[in-house]
Amino acid sequence: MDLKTLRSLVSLVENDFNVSRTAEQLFLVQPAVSQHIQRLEQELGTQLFVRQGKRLVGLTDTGETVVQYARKVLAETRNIIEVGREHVEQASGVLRIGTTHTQARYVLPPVIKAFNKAYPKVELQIHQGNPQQLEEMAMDDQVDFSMCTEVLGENPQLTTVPCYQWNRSLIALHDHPILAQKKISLKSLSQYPIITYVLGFTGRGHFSSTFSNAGLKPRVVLSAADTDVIKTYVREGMGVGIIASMAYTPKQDRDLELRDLSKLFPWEITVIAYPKGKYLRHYQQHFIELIQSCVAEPNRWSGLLPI
Amino acid sequence: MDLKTLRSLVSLVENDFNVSRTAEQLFLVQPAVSQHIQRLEQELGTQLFVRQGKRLVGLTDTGETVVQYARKVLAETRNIIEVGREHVEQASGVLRIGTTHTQARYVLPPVIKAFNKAYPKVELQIHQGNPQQLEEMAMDDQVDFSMCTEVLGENPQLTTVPCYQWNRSLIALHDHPILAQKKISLKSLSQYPIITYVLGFTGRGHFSSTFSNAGLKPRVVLSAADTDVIKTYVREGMGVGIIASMAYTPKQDRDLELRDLSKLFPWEITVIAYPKGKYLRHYQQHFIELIQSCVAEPNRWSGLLPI
DNA sequence: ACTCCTTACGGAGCACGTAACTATA
DNA sequence: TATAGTTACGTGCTCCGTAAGGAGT
Repeated sequence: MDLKTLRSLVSLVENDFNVSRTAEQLFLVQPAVSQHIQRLEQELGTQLFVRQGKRLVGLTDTGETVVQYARKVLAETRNIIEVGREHVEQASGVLRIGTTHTQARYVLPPVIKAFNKAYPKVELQIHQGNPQQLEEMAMDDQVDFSMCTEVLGENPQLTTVPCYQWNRSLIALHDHPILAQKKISLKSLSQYPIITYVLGFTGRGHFSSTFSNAGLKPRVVLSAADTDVIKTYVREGMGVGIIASMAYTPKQDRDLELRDLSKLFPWEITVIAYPKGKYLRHYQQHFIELIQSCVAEPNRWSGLLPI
Repeated sequence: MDLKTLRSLVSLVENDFNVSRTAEQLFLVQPAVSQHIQRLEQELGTQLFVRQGKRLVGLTDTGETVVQYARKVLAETRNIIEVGREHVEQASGVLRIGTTHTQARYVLPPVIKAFNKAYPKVELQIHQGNPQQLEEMAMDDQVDFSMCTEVLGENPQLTTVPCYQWNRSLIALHDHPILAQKKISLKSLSQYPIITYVLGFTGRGHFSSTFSNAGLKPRVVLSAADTDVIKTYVREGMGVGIIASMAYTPKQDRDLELRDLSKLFPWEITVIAYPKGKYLRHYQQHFIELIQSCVAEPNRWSGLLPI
């Protein structure tokens, strides 16, 4: 058995069993990949792939199992070369963070500032996506880790580290009638057109269920993936906005009134997730700690709570 | 990076950094292993070994980490090979069980009988040892799994599957004065010379602490690793025996009187342990189930309880 | 003097590439 | 006919072994 062989195997599965494409991706020629598979099947004495004529169309049961283990092997070898890089590059390299717009824009800035000061040689990359994409990115090593609120907690292949809690606030134009109310309730919210996040984003799950548990149906007239879009349409007078509290910036959002809604909705927990067993370099671990300590700092109100 | 390279690395550590011996064990020549290490260190760009002159004497910090991951890589490749064998050999192969004398002699016989009937082509090997040795055997893949009562539960590298519960009984010659008592207590036990298992064996830990918790000191005049030895000396009149209940065989032990002591001591749990993530072949999993079901059978009293 | 590891070099094996062939849409 | 994979074969690379050299005990 050989590492290259296993790489071909896994890559082949990821390329929908297309041998030519796999070869190209691995900087090999087609017959080489074919040989890899043949050798592997011969060595294990079993068919790994289901074939239609000459074409590979799927994995056999044993194939599934083997691929599973092969992935682990490759993950561990990645860890090994990562350990090497760690020592060679010391405090330089790349940090790839997967996250959502809201986090990137309203939570991470102080963290990234501090991080850049501590590790000026580390290049930072922010990869944006929706929670499903973020999960994939973390799994496929497209990013070093993903920072996200929903879903991630449930994947058993991922280690999750809780970072902070947050909740929602209402934003509305100063003259909006809802601001006349002393206490804003779910019921009163449901009487006005609402602008908030799209499904699958930033705690939208709990948002919807909170209303339906109360037997109410919110009138969401517009939903967007990012807070800035929401604000824009609130300013247009399309409705009231319900956003993550940390996304309100007093200076720039003076024209919008803020009302805390943390009494109405459950608190959301934002976590960092990366594949189980992945080797984290010092600065990667440090970044996670930086998030937690930045959140804990009392000087900036943001609606965030440390966990 | 190459699997052979990693194998050399790990093997080198296991051979106390002796390159020559490692080479021999891997059916290579010395320079080959040297090259492996050099290549690896060059590829990772870091020292893995601490050197005294030309001699390797230890691992660097990064070396430790790398070895850790290398072990995982090799474990996973073993899994892959195993998956292959599974299909090729179908229901044949070898099953290597690590266990103690008591288990091998008094618990396993019906299990092994049933197993052999189900998988006549599988060769069974029973490797005996004390709990520490059993743990090592399981970790180093010297056995497929170990069956044991103590220690094993605490090693985070091992998966443990509970099999059954058991407790202790007293054995004594018919005319022994202790048998005149209606109820045998810890206190009365501590008045007579006792023969039981050696430390580290078969629940001896809880045995000792039970007495000391009651402020008593048992007079253990002889301790042995195996029940047959204990019985022998009980027959010699050296004292009363305290043994695992399942080790009493009514037919052969007619000359010894039995008294259940499960009210006095905590129940012990015997588990099967194997390295986390290890691939278990069908018949290996089946063997574990067989133990559990044999224990659950009502027709043979043995002092065992299913879990 | 012995053990242990490294360096240097040569050869054998094998994995990859090229090219021709086959099968499937 | 174009696309995809296998078979056949040659070559270049790489890895291992032999042999000689240094370093420490």
